[in-house]
Amino acid sequence: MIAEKAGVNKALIYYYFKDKNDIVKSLFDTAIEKLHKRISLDGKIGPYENFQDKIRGVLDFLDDKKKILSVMLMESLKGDDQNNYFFQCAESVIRHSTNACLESGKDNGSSAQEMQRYLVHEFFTGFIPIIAFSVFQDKWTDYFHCNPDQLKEYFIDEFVATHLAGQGPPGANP
Amino acid sequence: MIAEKAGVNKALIYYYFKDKNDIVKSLFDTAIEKLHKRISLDGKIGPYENFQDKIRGVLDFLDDKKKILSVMLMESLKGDDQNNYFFQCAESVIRHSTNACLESGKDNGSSAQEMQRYLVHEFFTGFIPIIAFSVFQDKWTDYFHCNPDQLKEYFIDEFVATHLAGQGPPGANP
Amino acid sequence: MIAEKAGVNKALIYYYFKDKNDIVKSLFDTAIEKLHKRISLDGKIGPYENFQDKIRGVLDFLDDKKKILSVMLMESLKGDDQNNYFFQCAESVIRHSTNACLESGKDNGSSAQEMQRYLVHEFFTGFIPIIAFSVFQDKWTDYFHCNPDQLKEYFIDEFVATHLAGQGPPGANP
Amino acid sequence: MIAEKAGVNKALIYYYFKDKNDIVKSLFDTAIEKLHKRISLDGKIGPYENFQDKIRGVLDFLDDKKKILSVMLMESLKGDDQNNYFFQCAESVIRHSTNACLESGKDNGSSAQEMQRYLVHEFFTGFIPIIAFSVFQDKWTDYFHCNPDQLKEYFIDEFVATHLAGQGPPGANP
DNA sequence: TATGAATGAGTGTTCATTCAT
DNA sequence: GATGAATGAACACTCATTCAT
Repeated sequence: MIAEKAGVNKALIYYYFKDKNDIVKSLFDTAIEKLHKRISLDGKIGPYENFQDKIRGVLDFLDDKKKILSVMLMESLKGDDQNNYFFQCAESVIRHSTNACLESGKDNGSSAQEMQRYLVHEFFTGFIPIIAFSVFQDKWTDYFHCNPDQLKEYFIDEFVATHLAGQGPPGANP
Repeated sequence: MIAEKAGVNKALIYYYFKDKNDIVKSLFDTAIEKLHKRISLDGKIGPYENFQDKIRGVLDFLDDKKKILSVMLMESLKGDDQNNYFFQCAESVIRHSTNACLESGKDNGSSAQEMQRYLVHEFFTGFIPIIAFSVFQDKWTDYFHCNPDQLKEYFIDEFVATHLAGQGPPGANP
Repeated sequence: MIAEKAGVNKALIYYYFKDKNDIVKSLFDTAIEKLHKRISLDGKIGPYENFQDKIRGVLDFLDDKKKILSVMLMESLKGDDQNNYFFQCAESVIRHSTNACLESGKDNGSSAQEMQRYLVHEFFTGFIPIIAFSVFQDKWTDYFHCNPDQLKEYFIDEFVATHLAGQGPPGANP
Repeated sequence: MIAEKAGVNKALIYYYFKDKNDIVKSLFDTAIEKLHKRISLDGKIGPYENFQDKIRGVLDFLDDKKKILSVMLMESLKGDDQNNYFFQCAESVIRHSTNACLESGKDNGSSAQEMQRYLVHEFFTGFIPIIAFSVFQDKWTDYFHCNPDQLKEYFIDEFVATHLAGQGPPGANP
């Protein structure tokens, strides 16, 4: 498909990429890079009036990335790969958005333990639900025959209500 | 692979199953059935001292189901299937555990809208994080080189703190 | 299919028949036997008012045998079998109908050459067109979108006009 | 088998052909194309001294096509196909040879009914016996232990005697 | 006789990759 | 850089047959 879309011979792909995995990796790299750009930009344009609007923005941004996110998720679930791009992505997004949020890259005295707990919080109750919504929203409206816009509003409400109830970044607010 | 592991001829598989899809379906059915049994049992032995213990129990129960859950998740992500087993599973688990929780199957006067909102809540901030933890815990400890037991405690803390902050089942609280 | 229709286990078939070929053979034998019965009967009830009616009768008789005739034809075309049932069938039908026609089984002084020539005539301009009509009539009406009854009349006309123009049985008419 | 005979990898076949059906189609197309070329050529070199010689020529030409003709016949007998190549072949051969025979492609005022009757005649008492002879001659000499050349002469005699006795092309004879 | 379970040997097809030029 | 041709290894599945009881 890639060769066809690029209008070149299939064999030529092996001139630029080592193998299929290498293509996927490069796709992932591009996607992660875009996320980073968006996050640093996010730090500059914020603070948002409210958290709802911020999440809405993130969701809109992710909407045309849901395909590659699905693939990333599946690749990481297969588990036969050494370099877990999904985790790499999650980690860098969490660290970047935290920094952007705290507006400082400097060490803020948090312990490794606090950091771990924070990562667990952000990954399982923040990153994962957001990604899940992105990749599942279409299937959800199909399965439950419901309105996409209302689904999004419900999700944002519930996400904000739950996620913000958890702990903030280490060393942020006393 | 299945035939090989079972030490039988490949063709024998087609004596017991119609086709590949039939195998997958039967695997899913078995898994879902186990979940249901566990949930009804859960209703009987409850109420727990605290929610933490309940989640710990669920996590332990899911631990040897993580493989099939991964497959279910991936199949649903591929999206070329008509019958989304992952959603079926999620829906039935949520409905069953809600009934078990409310200790009544009778109509409690909740509107379809309230139910949708509740489903969204339970799916994206309850079911999804739990499943994600089950299928990702090993990869997490590998990736972040951390202690599995501590990871589980962190997760349970954060899960309870966030998930319970959201809305309860429709018609539950007066 | 046979086992299913007979309401027995597939393996039981191998108790009564050596192999698949043996089943087919027995099917052929039954079909050929039916043809013979019909031919001797034919000898008794004839002579027909005209040849047209006789052919019409043969065609009607063959109509529910077209499936097995197709199979016989195909088996003989495959050619990897030693005992060509299609030829056996053709030969016995031709010899029987000749005898029935001449009303005698006795040697009528015809040479082997005359017999060969007669067999060639009967097979290629008699037996083959008749069989071809039986197995192809449905496909023909499908393909040319024409009326089955008219097709049959056209065929009978043309068959009689051509076939009877050829030579008769050896030693029949001087 | 094809890959093996060609001394190449099985997968290579799928580089040149879409699927199994595509292979068969291309085989049929090639055969039909050859028939057409031969027919138009036939129109140019005729008229023959006598019809016997013409049939002899056709039979010689078909001799190395008997394998593909068998397959075409069998495929059409199986009947699970939508595009009946055997009928397509027969129709185009009959129409072409009729045109070549009449030396004009122009409308000669024949009705659809006359055409149908002519097609029936040509197919069942012309095309079919000729094809049958091609595909069965070897099996016949095997079965009846007779001389191939004499068989051919017998067939030609009987074919000409019978087939020409039927009706000519519509609009041919005034 | 009769059956459930099992099997070897295919068939048609795809996939990721490589080779020779 | 770029291509057409080629390949090994698998996959999903069927078929005719056999085994053990």
